[in-house]
Amino acid sequence: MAQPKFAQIKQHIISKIKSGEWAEHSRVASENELAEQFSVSRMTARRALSELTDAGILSRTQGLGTFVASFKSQSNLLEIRNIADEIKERGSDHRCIPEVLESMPAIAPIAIALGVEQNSQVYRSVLVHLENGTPIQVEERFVNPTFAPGYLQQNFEQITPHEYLCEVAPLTEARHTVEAIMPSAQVSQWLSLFNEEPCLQVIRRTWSSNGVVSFTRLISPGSKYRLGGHLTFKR
Amino acid sequence: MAQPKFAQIKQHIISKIKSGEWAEHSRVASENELAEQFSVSRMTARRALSELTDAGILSRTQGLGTFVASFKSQSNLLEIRNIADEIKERGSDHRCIPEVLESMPAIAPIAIALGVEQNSQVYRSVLVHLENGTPIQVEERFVNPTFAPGYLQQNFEQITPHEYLCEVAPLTEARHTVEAIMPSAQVSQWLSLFNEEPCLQVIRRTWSSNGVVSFTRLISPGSKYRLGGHLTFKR
DNA sequence: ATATTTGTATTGTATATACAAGTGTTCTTG
DNA sequence: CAAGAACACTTGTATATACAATACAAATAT
Repeated sequence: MAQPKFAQIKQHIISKIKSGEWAEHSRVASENELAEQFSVSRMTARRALSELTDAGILSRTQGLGTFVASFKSQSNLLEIRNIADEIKERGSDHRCIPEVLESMPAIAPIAIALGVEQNSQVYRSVLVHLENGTPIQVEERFVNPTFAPGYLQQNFEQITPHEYLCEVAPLTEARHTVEAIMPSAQVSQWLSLFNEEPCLQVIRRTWSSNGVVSFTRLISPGSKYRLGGHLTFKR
Repeated sequence: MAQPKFAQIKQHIISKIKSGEWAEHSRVASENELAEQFSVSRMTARRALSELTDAGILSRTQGLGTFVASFKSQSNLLEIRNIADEIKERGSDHRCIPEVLESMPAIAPIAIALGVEQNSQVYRSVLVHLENGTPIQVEERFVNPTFAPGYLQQNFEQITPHEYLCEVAPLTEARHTVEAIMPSAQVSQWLSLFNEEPCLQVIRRTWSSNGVVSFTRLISPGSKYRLGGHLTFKR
């Protein structure tokens, strides 16, 4: 069997939807009907329908039937990737310069974000990521020392902070925010920006089961970096 | 039965992982072991494992076993939402002002993005979205007339362009790019920005089965809009 | 010693069956 | 006529079973 039966049925349904033959909200054959059409058991037909439902392509209601889900409900997702992976995948050279590695008292917004007491000591690291020698991202990270007491002793040219934290504290959740900002003079200098230029700022908070592990700002110049699209063709 | 058996098993596994008891890449009980532990059939235990695998929490290899997936592989996804929905969900008032609604010849980059001949006629709309009277997003959209010949006759104070296009052409795919830019003078005016301010620009291309339906630029000021985070507490 | 075979544990696919539970229609009854 | 009961059809949960396919280790043959 080249393809398993349930996969063939999935393909069949997807092609009907993509071709526009089955419109949004239109009824899809029931499990029993599909089973008969394809000469399979109900459980096999059911598997095809269930997996497409999990994928958000179909929508089912007990007692009513199965329907083509509305395209609107399919959320538009954007993947936030690791800059090092992204650079390597492009076949470019990735390097990383640690600029700051220190312990400092947490000022109010940092303390709130990390869930620690104000002015308690937290770790701070600033790394600059280079693609073929050009600075492309500043990574400023504040770390809760409770979860990663050995943070300051790491060599971040060898292991990325994110990898280290994953090893030390089992991460359970991450939240992201994306915004457009003008970089501070210090950040401009790290990014070697001579003219004022808008930057994309990604803020990430990572959680372990007991609280916030780290709070990170990723800042990239708008002219050299964008999220989501792989800017393959340069102008 | 309060919760179905397969869901209870899923819960059990998730709690073990979240608590850190089961580390990354560590082995999870096999289907048969789980079946015995919970006094269920192998198929029920299997369902729990399969669904967690689909969700990216576990990873399975035939012949080898089931393992806790690495947190790293869990991609960080950001949802790009509809501005109108977002505003309404915040309990604010949403209004929309159509600024431009015209047919125009496609200049090179637009023609390429839409997959039409250069200088052929395409439709263009510019809408300004307001939250409680404050401009918060400019939506500039270029539409392939082949898929939506009646586009210019719509009243976009009643129906959003996206909703209309979904009705007219069955959308099958959408791709997004996010970047930071400085707005043009015209955009600044539409957004009522008096000072130069960086903006978040989302570029979206939507596809039907036969080609690109529309090409959209969503521009929002960095001070009033961010992606992903619900900025609940204002300063 | 090295290759081959065999065996075992595991996940993957597929079927037949049973009953529960939700939805809507039709029939019955007051 | 209207309320309720019965029914048909749907998806949801659960089980028992069979065999295929893969990975790895151990036994065996060369």
